[in-house]
Amino acid sequence: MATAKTSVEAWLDAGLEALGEGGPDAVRIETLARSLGVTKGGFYWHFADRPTFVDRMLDRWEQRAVENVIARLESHDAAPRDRLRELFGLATAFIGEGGIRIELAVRDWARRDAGVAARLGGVDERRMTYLRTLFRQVTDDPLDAEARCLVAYSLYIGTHFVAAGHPGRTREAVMTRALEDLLR
Amino acid sequence: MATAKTSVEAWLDAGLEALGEGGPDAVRIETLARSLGVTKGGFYWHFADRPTFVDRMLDRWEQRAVENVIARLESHDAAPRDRLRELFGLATAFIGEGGIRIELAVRDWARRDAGVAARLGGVDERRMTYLRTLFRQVTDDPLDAEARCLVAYSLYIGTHFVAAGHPGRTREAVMTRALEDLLR
Amino acid sequence: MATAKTSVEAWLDAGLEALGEGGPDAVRIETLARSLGVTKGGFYWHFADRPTFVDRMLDRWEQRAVENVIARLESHDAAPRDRLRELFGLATAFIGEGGIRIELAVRDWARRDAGVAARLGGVDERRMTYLRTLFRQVTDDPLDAEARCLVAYSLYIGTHFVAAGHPGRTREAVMTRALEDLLR
Amino acid sequence: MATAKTSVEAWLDAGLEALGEGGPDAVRIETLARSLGVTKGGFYWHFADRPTFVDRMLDRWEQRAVENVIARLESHDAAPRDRLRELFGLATAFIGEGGIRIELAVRDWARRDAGVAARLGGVDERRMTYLRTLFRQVTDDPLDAEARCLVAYSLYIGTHFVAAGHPGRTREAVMTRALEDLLR
DNA sequence: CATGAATGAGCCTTCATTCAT
DNA sequence: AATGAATGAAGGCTCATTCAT
Repeated sequence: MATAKTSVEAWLDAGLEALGEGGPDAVRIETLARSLGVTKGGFYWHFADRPTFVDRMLDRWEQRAVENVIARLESHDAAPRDRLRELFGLATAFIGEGGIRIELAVRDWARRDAGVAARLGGVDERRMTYLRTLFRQVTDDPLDAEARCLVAYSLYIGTHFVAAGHPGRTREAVMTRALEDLLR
Repeated sequence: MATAKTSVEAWLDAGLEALGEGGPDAVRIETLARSLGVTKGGFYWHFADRPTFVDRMLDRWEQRAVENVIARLESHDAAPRDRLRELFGLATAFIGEGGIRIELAVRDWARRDAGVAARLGGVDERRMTYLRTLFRQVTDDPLDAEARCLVAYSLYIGTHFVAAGHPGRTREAVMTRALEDLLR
Repeated sequence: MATAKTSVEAWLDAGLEALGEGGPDAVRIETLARSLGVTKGGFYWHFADRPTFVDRMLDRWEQRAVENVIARLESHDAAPRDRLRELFGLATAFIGEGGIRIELAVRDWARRDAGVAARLGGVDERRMTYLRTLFRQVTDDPLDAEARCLVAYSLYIGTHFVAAGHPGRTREAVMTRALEDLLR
Repeated sequence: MATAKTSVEAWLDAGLEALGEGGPDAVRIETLARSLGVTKGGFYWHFADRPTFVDRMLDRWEQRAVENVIARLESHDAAPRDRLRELFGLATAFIGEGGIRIELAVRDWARRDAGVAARLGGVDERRMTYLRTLFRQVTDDPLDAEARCLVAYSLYIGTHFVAAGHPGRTREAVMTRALEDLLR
């Protein structure tokens, strides 16, 4: 049905996959080539060099990271609290699909690479702006709204970095409760 | 006054430093040797190989990660809310000193290495247990307590991975407000 | 007015240009293609492979290297000394135009490639024969004539490989004096 | 007898040998390693990278190119013409040993690399200065002396780049005659 | 005639590891 | 306890060459 992915896109997606799997250093041209069933030489037909490739990879990630969710949410009317619930649901689903692996790798990478940090900044700024709009409709106190934004976003990310368990409960159950509190 | 660090410990600390600075792949024997002013050959007198070294490095990290905070807090009496405030303060100070860099690197690493994940699990489990004890004194609802634990911990970690800004406010201010909410 | 260079000739000239600029190893198909504004794939329509191309390139150089000067000189009558003066002038002009760059590259190349050496031999033989005819009219001693030929030719070439300066004088002035001596 | 060449010097000499044999592009680390019976990895223990190596190689060449001849000539008294004859003899001997191959490669290289050109300039300047001193004692006319210097030096170099033969004579015989003329 | 795409050999370089001293 | 020297595997990149279109 869909047109076959062009070679360029196949390389980029393989690169993002490797990034999610093993971090920036795992984005190795030879490895990607093997996973695509081609030889590494062909890489240089599409990309000048590895830095250029990595840049395009991040372009692609950035683009996808923003497009998705917001557009889908705004396609219909809803009360702020319902929209937030829906947003939490979409985020959870995204996580479930494993789609967040790449994002987490990008976030860790951003801590040591200014270029990546700038890109991530763009993405987070846009997402946070949207989140802020919603929470401002839930509380009149702007600082309160901001704090809830930070908690929501921190939970979305932090849950993947917290290794502790919750005796007698699942992480999902605890998360749900924490998110509900944000709609108080 | 302090005893000179033994050579082994110097290697391990250099390794942890490198880990914090550039992630697991930056823990390169040659680089560490240079930073210690010795040649890499000596490395193999102390450690069998890189995996062994990395293991001991994580031993050391694990040990330090638990010892510190809890002991200091329990050394005096305080009301639960005050203790939590103190804990938040200590965590913030730890962050300020840049001490969290290594921990963040370990957390990212744990996402792809089961051995590291197990270690991190131990650390988080102990910290979370302590945190849970405190929050149980603040609220009667066990799920509520658990949710607050997760939020607190997620904020502690997540704040380093969230790249968005807060117009007209500092991250600290927003964090403070979010933490205060946890003591409601 | 001039007929457009055929594609083959364009490739060959680009090759010679690259040879003059960077030596035999600089004759890279991809580079030539870029300089012609086409892709390297087209190269193989015209030439079987690089060795073949290089061969044709040298054919072209050889042909041009002989044709030029002698024909122009012989087109009118002149006394031997005047003809030699004219020859020196033409050579100097050729040098000035930068035309000798390719020839120098060929000469260095000939030191390590027998095929190139053979071609250069042909060119030098023909030029030397002509030079000999002229010097034989200037001196009765055949060895003297031969020696002057060698000096003249060595100056023509050597001046490009001698990196020393001449305090208070230009290379041209010194060359002029040396050439005059040959007409003694 | 002589101390074994250190590894560093062995690499450098192998590099110079390769340079003489095939030009700068033939100075390939893997090739050198093979010719030394070691693996290429060891190269990087001694040299930071290829550019650095090439630089040291040229240092070594430069040093040797100057030291040799002049010192030997000045070690005893002689009339200027005799000294020049001796110099020509030494140069011819040097050529005979094949020692000039490297120098010719350096000269061609200097035409396209400013750094190499600077080094060669130093060498030629020192040699030419010495040659000038000698010729000044043979002729009173400074321009004449300079012209003879240029002819002598051009013959020394040019003879290797001239591919023509001398019917019924050897190149040596013709050279001898040309050099004798310089002592007129 | 030429392009787009890919192959494969070969180069420079890095790095964990080994070993004699 | 450590150095100097080397190995070998692997990774980034270039380039001649091939081939379908």
